[in-house]
Amino acid sequence: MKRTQIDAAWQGTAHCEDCGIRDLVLFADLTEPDFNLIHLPIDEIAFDTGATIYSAGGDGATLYTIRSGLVKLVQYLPDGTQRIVRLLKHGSTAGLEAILGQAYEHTAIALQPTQVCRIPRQVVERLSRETPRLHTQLMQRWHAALRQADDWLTELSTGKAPQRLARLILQLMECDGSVTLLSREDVGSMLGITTEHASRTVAEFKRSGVIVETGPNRYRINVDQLTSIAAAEG
Amino acid sequence: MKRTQIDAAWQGTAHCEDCGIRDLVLFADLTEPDFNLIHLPIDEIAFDTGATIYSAGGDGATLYTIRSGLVKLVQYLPDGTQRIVRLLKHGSTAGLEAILGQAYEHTAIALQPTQVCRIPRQVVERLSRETPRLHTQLMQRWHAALRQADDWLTELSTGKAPQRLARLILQLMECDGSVTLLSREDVGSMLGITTEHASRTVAEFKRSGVIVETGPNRYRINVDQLTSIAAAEG
DNA sequence: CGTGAAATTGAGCCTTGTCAAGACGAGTGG
DNA sequence: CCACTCGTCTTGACAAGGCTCAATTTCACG
Repeated sequence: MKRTQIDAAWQGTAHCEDCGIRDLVLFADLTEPDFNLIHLPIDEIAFDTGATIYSAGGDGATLYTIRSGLVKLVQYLPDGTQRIVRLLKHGSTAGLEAILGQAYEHTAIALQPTQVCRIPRQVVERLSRETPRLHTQLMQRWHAALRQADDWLTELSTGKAPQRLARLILQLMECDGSVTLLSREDVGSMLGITTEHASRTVAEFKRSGVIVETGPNRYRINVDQLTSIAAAEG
Repeated sequence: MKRTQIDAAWQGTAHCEDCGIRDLVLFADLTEPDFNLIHLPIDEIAFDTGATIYSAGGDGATLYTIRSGLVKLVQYLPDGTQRIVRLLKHGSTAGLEAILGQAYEHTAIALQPTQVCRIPRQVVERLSRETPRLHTQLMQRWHAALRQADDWLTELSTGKAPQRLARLILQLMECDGSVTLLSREDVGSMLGITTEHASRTVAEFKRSGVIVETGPNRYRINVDQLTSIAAAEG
């Protein structure tokens, strides 16, 4: 409830040919002439933590490439309960359903300061019509999303709370063996448990030394122990 | 454990132009000349209940269109527990990941006598290269799968067992207001609960008259009551 | 220093898992 | 035709896990 207005800022118009993370993104396979087909500006936008990138039900006019940061996709049930169905990291594409002219199915919210490229739907449509090089990338994006969805279900919604949490932490782990955990509420919403239970389970992990707090909501991980918790028993 | 060998039977080679459910399937938008690009046979195959259509890890040489019947996609965790991640009905496409040259990610098993068309990966690749009319359909297939995966998570893995079961029954409901339920084990594996608990919850529904048994594992549904259970309380 | 949101903790209750026993049904062999 | 067998479904009793509600604590921010 801070200044919820000034939470997104225009950063400039992208020059995709020179994109620093181009080999990661949707346009990875495009050749130089392909870029001439882009006739609408692709904007770079920065979002603060907590800012909404797009909302479920909003007409999908643009899709997004995450340049940096972390984004949650939230789905709401009729009764108001919410569930985080996916996390997007740098290189991921959000709002793919826009290409099909559909409304957004999720609400996308930044969990960290996040930079995105906003790609108008028409750009993708035109490229899709005129160059085959985008197809494979699009398929791979769909495939990656689907795979993540399936894994999310089997890994984070199956088994008891400690197992699920262990798997989540391993997923979030950075290469140096540490994590920045999310708010307890978000953790609960990912694992399908209550906020309180998420808090308790994290606390247990801390007490047993499986994770060690090194900063505000930041932990060093005991990978072996976590792996064995994730696998089966408590 | 009956004759597990003779559970699939070749039914003939399909003539897609004359397909009876063509407006439902992947090739819906193709025009007459497009069909000349199909240079490999598309076989029709029938599977008995319980037969495996393809297995996780198997190299994805073909994708499948479900013509009739019901198929479960099962995903296994390292520790052996399994989870049903999706159900496929007639018109659905299975094994889309084959187009990307990937191994199958799930095991597909027929839950009822099921007829499928087996489409060699090369056919889709060629059509995909030469006609744009397949693209939209492919996107829509990916999209439908992803949407189903997300809904599965929010509806069938969120809330208490009776809510989940109610939502499942409503999903399975046929137009005449009846359902053929699956084995208790499969129900449990879809809802993320044990077989016993699935059995108990179904039994409660029967006792309270929310569903009425009309045949072997077949029920007439009280839609209003089920809807209110699905929405919130018990 | 006060305020409010998030995190933690405790206690009791409800839900679900576990283990084990029995019931039912279909297929098999005598 | 009957007994036997095997798998699935059902049910019970108990234990464990997770939820609810409420009280505190912590911490960031004004």
